[in-house]
Amino acid sequence: MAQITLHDLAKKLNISVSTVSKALKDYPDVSEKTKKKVLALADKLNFSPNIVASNLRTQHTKIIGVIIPNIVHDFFSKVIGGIIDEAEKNGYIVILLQSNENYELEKKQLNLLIQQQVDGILLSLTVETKKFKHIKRIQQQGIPLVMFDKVTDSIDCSKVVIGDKKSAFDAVSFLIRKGNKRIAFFGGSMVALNFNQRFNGYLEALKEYRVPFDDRLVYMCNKNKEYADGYSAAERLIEDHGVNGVDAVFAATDVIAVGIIKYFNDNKINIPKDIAIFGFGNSFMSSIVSPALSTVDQPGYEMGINAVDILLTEISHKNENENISLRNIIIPTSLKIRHST
Amino acid sequence: MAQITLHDLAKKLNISVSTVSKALKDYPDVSEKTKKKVLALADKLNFSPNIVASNLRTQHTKIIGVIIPNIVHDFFSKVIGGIIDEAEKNGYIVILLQSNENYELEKKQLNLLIQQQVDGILLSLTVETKKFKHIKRIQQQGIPLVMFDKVTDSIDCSKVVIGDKKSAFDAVSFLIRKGNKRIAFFGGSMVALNFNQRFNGYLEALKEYRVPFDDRLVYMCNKNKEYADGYSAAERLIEDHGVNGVDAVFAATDVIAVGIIKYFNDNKINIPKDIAIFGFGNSFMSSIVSPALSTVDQPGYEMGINAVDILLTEISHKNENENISLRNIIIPTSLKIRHST
DNA sequence: TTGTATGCGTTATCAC
DNA sequence: GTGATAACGCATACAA
Repeated sequence: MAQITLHDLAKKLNISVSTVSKALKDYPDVSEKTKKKVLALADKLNFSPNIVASNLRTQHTKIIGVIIPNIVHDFFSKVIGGIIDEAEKNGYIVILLQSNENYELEKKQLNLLIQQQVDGILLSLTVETKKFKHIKRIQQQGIPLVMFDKVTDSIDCSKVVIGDKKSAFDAVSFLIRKGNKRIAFFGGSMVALNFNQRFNGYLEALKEYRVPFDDRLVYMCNKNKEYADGYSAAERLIEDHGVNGVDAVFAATDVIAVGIIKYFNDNKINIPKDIAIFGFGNSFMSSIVSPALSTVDQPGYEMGINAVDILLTEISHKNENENISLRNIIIPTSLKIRHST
Repeated sequence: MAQITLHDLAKKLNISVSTVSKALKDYPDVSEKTKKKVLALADKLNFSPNIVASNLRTQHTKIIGVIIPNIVHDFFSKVIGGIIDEAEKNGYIVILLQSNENYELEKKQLNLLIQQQVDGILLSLTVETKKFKHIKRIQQQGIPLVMFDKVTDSIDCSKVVIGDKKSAFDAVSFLIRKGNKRIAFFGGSMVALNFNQRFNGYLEALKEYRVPFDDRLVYMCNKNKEYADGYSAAERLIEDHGVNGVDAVFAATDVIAVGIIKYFNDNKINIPKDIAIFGFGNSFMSSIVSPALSTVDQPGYEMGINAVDILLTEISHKNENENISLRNIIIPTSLKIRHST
């Protein structure tokens, strides 16, 4: 019932607690005989060391704290999958918190992680986050921090992101080379860094190929109901320009793109003959809509793995008192060309 | 840099550690004046209590451990969302582990959670799990345990599931009342309890409406590549029976259903006129495929909330030494009727 | 090779 | 209203 402790084992074997401890940790300076004795009894009694006590003593927890805006999100759930697998592979476990895109919650949760004495933190910012004092505090405490996906220039730490700008550049370049000139951009809230970057990539591709930029081809879709917004923005697009006034749409997320597809299908606008559509994310749905969506593949699982790897090296460097060099990883993306372009 | 401790505060204020501790916890037997003094200094120095030490002392961690087969799954990610939100609302945090459908990992992870001294465990079984000694061990340790979604009769604990059987019964009944007689069942691996239940619901609906059961209308789709399997099973279905030999398909998951839709669309089989399709899950994609999929709405977020609530009451009952009464919650589902039926 | 003693930072009991 | 002191279970420097 009650947990077995080192003390219990020691008493039963008539040896000292420290010998038991050492035997269990396979220290060289304890005889094979006692080692066997201890191991056997521990096994028999189903002994589980109390990690909390160990943590207090050793001053590290082998826990990494992760804060993300939202778990119910194709991309983020992949990232989390990568994080958890990679952490476990290296003997770490993960405390997962979701900020629900709420700045105050993010702040509170960061404090929580400090209190929990996590060995390191993986953070993806809220859209709302504009102040960074709470994050600087993490760094003042000397807790290794790696930001991923939703990052900011205001904080000096390792970061892992996907190449939003280059990906968008590649996608729009592809559209242009296919002969499209009037290419609309459907973005989400401009606050989020990702969308800014994707928009910049769009602009740069236009510039590269000397396609004039027309700001009336830029449409905004609110986050959190991107699908419906994609749909209604597509409606506005056609109202504003007519089917002939647009060649293609580059959407900043797959969900927006799927909303557009839905509107076009409903209104007998042929994809890609009348208007081509390019998405972003390569989420599962992009392969099953019809026509199947050309999109940017965003390797979430790999992002998770990379973030953990960087964090773990920073943690070990900190433990060795070596100084750490910040890293800025850009996970390469690729274009998945399907039938919508 | 180094963490501030109670000791530090006490020294700076020239009072004892215990008074500081009490002041911080707003004990009644400490004067307002010292309380204020302590709080002010704690605030100024950004004091964060070391929860690990507190945990060791109080013998509880306010952590709940969660093991699921796979996070990258529409339904599970919703459940996790509910779990994390509800846990946090009650002052608990969540350690999340994924077993990747691997029995050995599940075993290892359960032990890990014991060592971490979690206050309670939420578990959803691997498909592989056929032995339950590792789970019984949790109970012997007196750790409250609630199973969700993938549960087993072999363990006596609280459970929260959705009504797989009744949902399937309702869906198939709906199809029959619409005039369909030749209704195929597309299931996943029969090992998983869910599919068994869904198949039973299918059978029972047939019986209820005196529709003869034809085992040649039952097709199996392997898990993990349900989409492709749905597609190829649909192909076999048509080969075996022709379009006229089938009225409708009830698929055990949305992904399978979407695979079927894809095959039918590719082969100009009209949905629902030629063959109707009913899915299971109400995942996001079910609303965006075309035709939009009729499906069973499976409230994952609510399942997460319920599981946490039950677990927390068991934890508090355990702490109060009251005896706990096991609960068996069946989260009600509802039919989402769209255009595929 | 084994044992003794001490401390990690907090909480809680019991004096004062 | 305040403080000294002893745990919680483990790890480790040092002594034996």
